Amino acid sequence: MHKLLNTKFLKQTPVEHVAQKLLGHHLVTNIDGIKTVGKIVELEAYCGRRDKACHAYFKRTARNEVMFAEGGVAYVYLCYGIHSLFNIVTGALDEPAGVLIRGIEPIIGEKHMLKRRGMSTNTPNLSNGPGKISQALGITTELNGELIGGPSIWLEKGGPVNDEEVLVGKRIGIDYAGEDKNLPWRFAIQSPYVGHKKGLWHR
DNA sequence: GTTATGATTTACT
DNA sequence: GTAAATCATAACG
Repeated sequence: MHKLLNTKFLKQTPVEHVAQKLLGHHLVTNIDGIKTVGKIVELEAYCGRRDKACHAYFKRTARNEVMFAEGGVAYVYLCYGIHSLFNIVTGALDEPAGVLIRGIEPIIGEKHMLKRRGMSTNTPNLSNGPGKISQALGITTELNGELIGGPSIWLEKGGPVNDEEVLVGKRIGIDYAGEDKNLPWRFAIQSPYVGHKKGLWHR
């Protein structure tokens, strides 16, 4: 229990394989002296080389720079100016790939998550979206490039997940990616914190 | 219950 | 100038 996931795990390829294995593990943040833990229940894989949906597909920019780093660092990206999206970089150096965390289940520090989100009751609304989990866990762009396994953020080994529990779906909101938008690189496990439309998921 | 639209920062296909 | 890996809100059935 409470076994840390080593960063070698994150350097494996392909990214969609790592992504699937990350399901069920625990994401831990320790920010401002507050420790919060959430179980990863929904995520998407991005691979810059073959995936047009990835920001790093075409060109390396200051914004994407972190994604070219070695697997095991955090890539925090401000989306639409108000939402911090949290990604885990995977793969080798100069191999842009990452996993976007889309949903978690609160495990420890639920009260703090509620407070950060300005909520009083725990509903799936707490952490069923990428921007929300960042806010709930206290993740900001200041964590961009931070080593996962460092003092502020790390992963702990969670319970095993049966393959039968893993849901697969298409990614959304990336119409510009052309054919790649149909890649089944979105993974989740059954949880009230995975909502969205019916029919999207399949096993 | 669902579907449509605005907000707001960053980068450039 | 346009588009984006989103969320909250409003309107509808």
